[in-house]
Amino acid sequence: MTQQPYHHGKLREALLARAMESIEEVGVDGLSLRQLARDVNVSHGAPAKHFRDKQALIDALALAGFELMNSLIRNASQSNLELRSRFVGVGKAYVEFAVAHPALLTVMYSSKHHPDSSAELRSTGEQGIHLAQAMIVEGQKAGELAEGDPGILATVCFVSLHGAAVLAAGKHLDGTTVDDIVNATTDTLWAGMAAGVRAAQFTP
Amino acid sequence: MTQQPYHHGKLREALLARAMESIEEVGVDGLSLRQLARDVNVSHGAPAKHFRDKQALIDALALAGFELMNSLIRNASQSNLELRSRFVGVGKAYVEFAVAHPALLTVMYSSKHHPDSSAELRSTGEQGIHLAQAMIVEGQKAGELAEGDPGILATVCFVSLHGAAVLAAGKHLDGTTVDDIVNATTDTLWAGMAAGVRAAQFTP
DNA sequence: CCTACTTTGTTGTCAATGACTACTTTCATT
DNA sequence: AATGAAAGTAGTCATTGACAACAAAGTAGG
Repeated sequence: MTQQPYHHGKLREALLARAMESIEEVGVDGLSLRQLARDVNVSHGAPAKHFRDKQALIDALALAGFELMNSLIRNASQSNLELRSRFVGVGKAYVEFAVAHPALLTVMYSSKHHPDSSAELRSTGEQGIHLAQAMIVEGQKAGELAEGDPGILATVCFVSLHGAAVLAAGKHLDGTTVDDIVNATTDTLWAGMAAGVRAAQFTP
Repeated sequence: MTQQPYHHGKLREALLARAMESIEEVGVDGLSLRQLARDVNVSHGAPAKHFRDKQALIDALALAGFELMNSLIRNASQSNLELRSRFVGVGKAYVEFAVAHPALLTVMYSSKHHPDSSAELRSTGEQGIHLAQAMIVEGQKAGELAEGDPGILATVCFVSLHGAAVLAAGKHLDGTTVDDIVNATTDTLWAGMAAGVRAAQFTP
């Protein structure tokens, strides 16, 4: 037996890595600082030196999730396909990420993060919308999409795909495959943006 | 001081009612069986007679949430307005419910319910899609919407509005008002369904 | 009325957890 | 080497969910 060194050295990283695995097995509620400490062979008080409290660890987890997700959808948006296919591809990347890391997605959008981390979290989370907006502007310039506020349209696309992601991750879409849903959703959105919108306000 | 009767009489109802308030104040994690018991002036072991464990109470809460939500969107769908306005109205009812009861919405779709309650929960939760599907069929018959599998289209609408509901409830849509988002989303979806979809499959 | 039986609620207990404090070991910098 | 900050350890506390043993109240059937 070699003796454990007094200093772990990379405790913060180790805790985050283990937490990212653990969360998909036992859920956020099942996460326990003490259990994480045991998992990495460290005393139960050690995590406090790196994460003020449990929420701080969860916040760090959420940020890591957004960064992973952003890199995935960025890749999808930079393929050589035509615009519309790239649009579908980004949607697919988003939903596939959600299905692969359902608990992480929940944490990312959990909206009970510490005020401090909220700002960084929010700006990182908004990169997806900006990417969608850029694609919509591109489509409008090419005449492929009708005119319309690209900011709102991007939000509509994000909102819709987020719904697909959340429901697919939560296994609430039994009847149809993930692919079918993303195809149908992006098709409908694209058709709607191509046709342009004659707003019919709703006045109760 | 009148003495508390030994039997509360309506403990189950009282616990659920208090939990429904409490959850919006402190979140699901903040819910405590013991605190709920204190709130209704009952011993800390009493809730166990009505809810086997904490999750059982949460399951009951979720079911109540779906029933409330269903009644709201059903009302919206039965107005005297033309079809398209009713469609917008249903979407608005859904999202407004989500904004009014954000924590409850989270619980409803939390996907960690006891297996027993899952069946009833699922069927109650699916009523919204059926309602959307009926409206889409009506629109297709009237020639207002293009042909297309109403089941998939209904799912697309549900998914999209669910995304709006979730994000609005979590205050992740700062830039725009809830009304704007719902209008833009329903407008885009309707336009897409009216124009019909020429599917462009995505092949990576 | 009265005696069994079931439901509901009470009390006490247990292990686990998050947070806190005081202490010790390691490391970097001078 | 000396020293002070950073990282880890050990002990403690209140709270929680779950469970078990018991008491009280309602509900039959005779």
